[in-house]
Amino acid sequence: MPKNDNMLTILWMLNSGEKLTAKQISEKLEINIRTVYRYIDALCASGVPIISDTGHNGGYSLLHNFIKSPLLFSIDEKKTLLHAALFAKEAGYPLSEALENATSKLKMYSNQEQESILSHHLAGFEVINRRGYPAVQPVLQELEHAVANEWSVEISYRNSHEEQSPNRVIDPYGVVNWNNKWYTIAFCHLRNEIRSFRVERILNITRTPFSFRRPNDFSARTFFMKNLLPDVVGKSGLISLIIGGRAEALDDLCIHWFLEHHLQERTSTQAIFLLEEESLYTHVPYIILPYGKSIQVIEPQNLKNKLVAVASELMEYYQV
Amino acid sequence: MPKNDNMLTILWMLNSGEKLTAKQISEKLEINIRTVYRYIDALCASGVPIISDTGHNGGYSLLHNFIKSPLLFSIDEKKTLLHAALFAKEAGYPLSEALENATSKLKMYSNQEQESILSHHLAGFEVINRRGYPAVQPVLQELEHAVANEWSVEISYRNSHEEQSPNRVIDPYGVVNWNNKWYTIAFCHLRNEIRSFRVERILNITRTPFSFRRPNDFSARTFFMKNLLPDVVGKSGLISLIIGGRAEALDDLCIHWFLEHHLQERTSTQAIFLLEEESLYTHVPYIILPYGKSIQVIEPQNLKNKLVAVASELMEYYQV
DNA sequence: ACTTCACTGACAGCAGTTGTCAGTGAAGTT
DNA sequence: AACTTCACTGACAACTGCTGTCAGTGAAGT
Repeated sequence: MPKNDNMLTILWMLNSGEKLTAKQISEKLEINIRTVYRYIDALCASGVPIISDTGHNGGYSLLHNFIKSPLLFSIDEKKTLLHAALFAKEAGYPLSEALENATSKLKMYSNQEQESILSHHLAGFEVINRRGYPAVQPVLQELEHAVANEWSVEISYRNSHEEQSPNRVIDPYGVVNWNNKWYTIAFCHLRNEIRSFRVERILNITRTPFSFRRPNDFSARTFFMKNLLPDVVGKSGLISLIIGGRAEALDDLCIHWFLEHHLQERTSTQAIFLLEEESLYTHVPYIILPYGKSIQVIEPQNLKNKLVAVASELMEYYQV
Repeated sequence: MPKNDNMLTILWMLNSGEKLTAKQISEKLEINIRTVYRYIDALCASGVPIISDTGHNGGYSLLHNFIKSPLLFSIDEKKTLLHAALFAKEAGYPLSEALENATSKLKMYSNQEQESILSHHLAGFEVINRRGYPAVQPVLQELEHAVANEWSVEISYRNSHEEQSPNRVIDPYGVVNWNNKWYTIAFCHLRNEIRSFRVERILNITRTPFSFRRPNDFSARTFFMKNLLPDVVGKSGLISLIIGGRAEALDDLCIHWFLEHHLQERTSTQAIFLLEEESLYTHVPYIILPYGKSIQVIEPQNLKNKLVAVASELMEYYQV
């Protein structure tokens, strides 16, 4: 059935309104161009009004672009969508109601057999996350709306210094779920720059009558990641950190959100990272401490010294 | 394409609402009855809800709702499904191909206007997780299959003691994604008990010709959670742990997967947990250490002593 | 004159489809 | 309890139709 699938795909591609050459199609579907011609022929033969233009700027296009045929999902596709819904639900996805509606529709349109297969596949599949902050949902909903409709909102934000800062108007460019925590990336009219806000620290949110335009090329993901983990490639003065220890402890260390990004090499007994000096001596000690004696720092000596200092400070701190 | 034509004809015939036997169809289309069964199968596989009844007055018919109204999603429902797919994708969901197909179908079935609304809603929504173990995907796929079809599989598992233990046959009861890590819950024929396995430690997996029956009332989620966080409610001898400190540090502490489960009370300056003595003195110190001086232990004194001991040990450990 | 692009025919090799046969199991009927 | 009807499965040989390759035509624009 690759044939049928591909023919349908061509239909969809054309249905989007784009004009496509046979070559483009053949490359996208990884089939011979000859085969594309054959498919197009077959589609025409079954009544699809495909227009073909030869010469420069030629290609195929559809006469009137909607094809109405019922939306059909194969069992596998249904299964994956239902599984995906579990992930969203566990992550505290704010629009749980609409999601619930969608999934129940998906489940309805099946016969007994498909249903039993589905339930089999669903029964053994679980997603479990920590509960997180339940109060966050209404704020997230509001934010999601604001992002999609480009409405500015006014929020009161509890920032790190504990002082309740004044209300601020922000233009939310995006909502990000990072490591199971919710953030919003927004242009802040108080500070006049793009910043990221932790959603659970938003104490209050209200719509404003103002709207904004998000820059077309803005990507919340890119901004967030750049902010979190500035690119280190090509930087000089990087120090290599070598950690030894039990394989499982190293495994765990290597998927730490921060260290993972700096991993250079991994053998069964060692992990080598490349880090900037500053973060190496400020953040890393606190990442390493909880692993106790299941890992050891092999290099650099300075980090060992720093660890001794940190441990000794903590000892004092709790001695009182 | 007699095949496609004939399949469509069957759809048409059924869509009239009539009930038809395979024999009737085969005679009308002048094809072998075996081929009819194959076509029906193919239609089911691509999501058409065909109902089949055996015995007298049996035959094929279409799910009633299906004829009346095809599967239609509101724009919100589409949006949530697409958002959900992002979560799955970022979590390293193994059946990414089928998911991709499903989401592209969802995107296709909208007109220009809906499409632009959708793309707006999608542009500002991002899910970002750590990358995790890329090698895990084929194993997960195999496991998911085995779970759904109740096939026993043989695995080689690298367990904590580093020794490569002998291959074992397991009956996978479920696949669990916990805190962005993949586990499988399975009956282990080597140890004769239900256990959980970390998927990235499965070095090799092969199907066996054996199958099993999962107990009907078994829930992978329940087993996993019981295993991870035994119920403490009603237990005696619990000790209360009181932590003070900066609100944001406390927030973070309160969503730690282990402590979250034992949280009793939270004020803006304190968090109170109720814990068993053992875990309080073994696990908790290592959870608290990385917070450094941003939090402090208010009670019990014994934990402070333990922290001093742990810190001093680590100091020594890194002094060499 | 040149490039781009749709389109055709022929053909060998191959993949998918078909019919045939033999048999299982479920739901009614006699 | 035997019988009928009907869906459904697996295996297999024969065969159909599909695919990629090559070589070449014609139309439209630069």
